Amino acid sequence: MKRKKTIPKYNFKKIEKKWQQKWEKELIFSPNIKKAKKPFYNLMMFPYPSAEGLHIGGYFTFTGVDTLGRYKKMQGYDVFEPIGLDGFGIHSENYAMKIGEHIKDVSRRTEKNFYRQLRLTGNMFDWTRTVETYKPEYYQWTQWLFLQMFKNGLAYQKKAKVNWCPACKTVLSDEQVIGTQCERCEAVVEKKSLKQWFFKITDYAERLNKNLDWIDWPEDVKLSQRNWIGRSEGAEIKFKVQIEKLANQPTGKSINELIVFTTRPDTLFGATYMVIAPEHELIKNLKSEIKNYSEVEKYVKKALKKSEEERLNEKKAKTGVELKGIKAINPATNKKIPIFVADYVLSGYGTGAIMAVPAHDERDFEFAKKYNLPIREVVKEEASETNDKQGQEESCFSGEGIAINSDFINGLKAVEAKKEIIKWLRKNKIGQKKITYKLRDWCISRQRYWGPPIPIVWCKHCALKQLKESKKPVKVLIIHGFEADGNSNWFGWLKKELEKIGCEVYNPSLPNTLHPKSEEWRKALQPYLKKLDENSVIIGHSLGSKATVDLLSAADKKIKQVFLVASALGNPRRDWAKMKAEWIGSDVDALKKFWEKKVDWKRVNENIVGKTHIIFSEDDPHIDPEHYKIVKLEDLEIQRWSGHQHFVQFQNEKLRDYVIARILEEVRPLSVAVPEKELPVKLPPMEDFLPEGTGKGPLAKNEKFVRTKCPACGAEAERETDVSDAFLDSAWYFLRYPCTDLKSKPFDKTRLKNWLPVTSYIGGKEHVVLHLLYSRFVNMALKDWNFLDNEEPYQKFVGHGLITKDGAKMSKSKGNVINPDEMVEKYGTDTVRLYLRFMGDFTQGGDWSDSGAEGMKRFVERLWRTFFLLDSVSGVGVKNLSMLDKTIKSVGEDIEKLSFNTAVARLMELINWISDNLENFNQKEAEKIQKTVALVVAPLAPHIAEEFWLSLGNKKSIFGQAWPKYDPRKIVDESFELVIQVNGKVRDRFVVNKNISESEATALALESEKVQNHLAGKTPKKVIYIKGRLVSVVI
RNA sequence: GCCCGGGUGGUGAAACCGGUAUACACGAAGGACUUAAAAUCCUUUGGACUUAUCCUCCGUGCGGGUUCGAGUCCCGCCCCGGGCACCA
Repeated sequence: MKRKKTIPKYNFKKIEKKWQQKWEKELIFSPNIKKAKKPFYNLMMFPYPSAEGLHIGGYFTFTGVDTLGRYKKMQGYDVFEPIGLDGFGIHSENYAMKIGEHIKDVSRRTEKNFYRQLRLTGNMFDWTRTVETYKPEYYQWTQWLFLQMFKNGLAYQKKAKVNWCPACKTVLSDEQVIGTQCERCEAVVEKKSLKQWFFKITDYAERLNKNLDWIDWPEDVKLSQRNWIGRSEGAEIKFKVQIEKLANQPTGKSINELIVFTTRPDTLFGATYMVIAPEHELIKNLKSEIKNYSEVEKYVKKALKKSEEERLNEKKAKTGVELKGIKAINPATNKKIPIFVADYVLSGYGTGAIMAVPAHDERDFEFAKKYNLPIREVVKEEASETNDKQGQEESCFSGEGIAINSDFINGLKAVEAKKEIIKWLRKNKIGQKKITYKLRDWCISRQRYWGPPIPIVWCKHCALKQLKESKKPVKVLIIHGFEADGNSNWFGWLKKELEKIGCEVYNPSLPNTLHPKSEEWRKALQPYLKKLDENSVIIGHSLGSKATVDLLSAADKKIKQVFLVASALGNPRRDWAKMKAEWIGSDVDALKKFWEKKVDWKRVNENIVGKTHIIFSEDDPHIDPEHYKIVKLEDLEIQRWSGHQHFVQFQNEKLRDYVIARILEEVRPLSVAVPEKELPVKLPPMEDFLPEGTGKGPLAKNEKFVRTKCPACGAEAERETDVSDAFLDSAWYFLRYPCTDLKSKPFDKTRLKNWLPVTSYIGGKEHVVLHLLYSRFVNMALKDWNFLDNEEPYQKFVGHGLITKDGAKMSKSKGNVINPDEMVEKYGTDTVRLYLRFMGDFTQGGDWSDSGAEGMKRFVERLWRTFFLLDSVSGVGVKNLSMLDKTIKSVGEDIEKLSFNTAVARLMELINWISDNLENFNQKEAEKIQKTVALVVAPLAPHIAEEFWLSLGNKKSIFGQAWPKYDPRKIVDESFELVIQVNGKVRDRFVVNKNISESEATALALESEKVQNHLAGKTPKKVIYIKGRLVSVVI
């Protein structure tokens, strides 16, 4: 083999491009997913494409992860290092809004740019398996995941308060709220109550918490998760609530009860008052018993209106109002204690009510001081605690101690006291042990455009049917008029039509329809009225409409809607004499009496919950078009039609459609899952994707999208217009990477068995709580449904640090952004990689310094030069090459620990050693050194390593090579420096053989002139010998 | 307020289980090469005392303690970064 004598130029642009293309073309880093024998899933959190493209911080992380991956590859693992883009979501959408472009165009451009930049890292990404969350091929499975949640009862809708930015007119996620302000426009964020989709992550709180005991994650990460889940053990205790005057009597009857949660049941005897949250239902339930209700109501309203900002500012200044007229009974002391409403108690935690123990809780103490409430001490501080009684006036003891003034638990330590109290609570059926969590359900709704549409269709027909099946159908009572019966006109026909959509219809024939009497009809209608409920409908025709009003005028029953068709409600302009002459044989007198009967409109209004519809035809010969004006109904809709005369046809489609439409309007539609095979529900292209601030997402504006057929019944229905949270996209992407080739399912259980849990997961600490928790939850749920085998998704997690510039976070406005493109252009990716590795601890991050990068550039050039200088050595040989063994060992171990900075330092030491000894190496040694250098450099500077490897005459990639072995015997030097200490201070050193015995070492120490000087003739008290290190002489 | 991290030369940082504090760099100073500059190479580089590279003393945020010996362990503080924030 010929060796070049001249040193080639280090042309990083050429070299890096060459190898990057080769790796990708030859699929060197695309492992065989199905057959991998030693899988190593080397995952990094995928980036969400943002404004300026890939950030140097992303570069730092990705290349760090890659260094580990390449090392593992050389150790013989089938390393899978995938990459993708998390480009769906508010973050990306906001950026598009900011620059005034369509998100679709921005995404297309960003994708191209990001992948270009990611290629520049030179990482061993598997480019055959990329994932983009905004592509239908991906998000159809995100929707699939939603459907699984839905099917299993873990997805539900409820009204919830969300962050609302009044300036941007949009819902914000918690992360977009900085303190109390909008991340983008800095307006103060409000709370708005909207219907939202949730995932019941709280069902998994216990397991999510418990598994933290065994998963291999850094303790601080686990701690953050534990804090977020916020498990507390305690007890639930029932307090009776009584009317005050009765409370004085021992037999006071309880009118209600108040359940509290406490972590300190042992302080029950010290509970001297109670506090409930402003939202607590007790306030409304006992409205009539609370004497100062208006004052209470005023406080509650004010508290609920308070913005976050106000609450934060007022945090320490506690306010509240006593609920006068009612008292609670402390079950332990049997004493009556006052109940307060105060906003320092949160409705969302525990039961929204507390027993206040002012003697042993700071907050209760402060409140009690302010409102002069009794403070009863029930815990004795133990002797070890500070006995400083001085501070008693200012604060309280909230630690655990020994129970006092507490009857049967006196003298017990807190742990025991708790147990005893809980036993007692159980025995008396007034309480039990209880565990609560701070964790709330996961709100996955976003009223925005750029996300996967939630695959739900809202169907009212299905809702009606469901009501029928659940024996709660919408009931319709049809009341006919004068000289008719239950089946005349359109009554019988409409009955059947309404039954088709699931209503239960009654069309009774009333007595004496030729001589109608209101009392008689009322009586006949009573049994039907009894069947009706708050969702029911009454349709009255002609005199039947008067009968309807008449019936409700005397009833004590609430119904939903009333339709008065060709309504005969009493018309002062009616010419009865003329009618009597024309209607020979009819009892017009009876009709008149009924017609003109007085109505208690107030009562009728109370009984109709929803709307009243008056429908008449302008050409009706019997009904004056102005007749409705005498009606005093509050929620009235007038339908003035024509061509129907007195509505006596056998069929009337217009009437039917009107009635059905109005019945459906009042029905809460049923959420129907889109069938899996109909996925994806594609996000429709929309020119205007901006949020409007109506509380509904932009998709609601798209009628074509909204209007659809119900997948269950085929009827007209509407699509859900919320899209899902970006956290959902990223909660499962690691399952997709190994399965991107699968078209018919999101992932394959057998295949994933080999790859899960993810071997190494590295990402930002800012995602330590939410993203990791959500993906753990999703993984756990999928395991429960037998889609996966493993319960926890990430075997190992490491959070990386951030890169700053001059100590500050990089931002465009500060003008301190380091652009990776520029750096790569200037130095080449190998140099940038090495510098980023060297600048500091991977988990801590570091501060970018230009001179540091310059220094690394010099090292890389020295490395290059030194390597090729080895081509032409002619020394006699140095014999001892143990430096190679040491470097192999420490570089390998350091990379394994992600301690990259020291790995680079070891590399530098190796190069220093080589140049120091360059004259002395013989050719054989030089070859061995070159080979080792190429191999140990490979994970850190892969392109240079390939080039080295090639120059040594190898045809194949260096990443098919094994990490070199070292000889453990050579790690320890033949000799070492023995340190001699006197009283712990270093006084002398000797280079000695590694096998020196204790007595030899001790003797050497005592003979030392310097030791002798310090001894000054005295005999040492003691001599300590630490093998391989030192001798310490104690005087 | 509470809970985590972290404070080591002029700078980025090393330091295994309590055992030589400052590895490896950056910067700086001096020197070699050069007409000159860049690049490269060599030397020095925690502080004080000192003719001295010897010796001695001081030195890992501050104050104590344990130990033959403490950056490392314990107690009490200060500062910086991050998270949570009335969670009963």
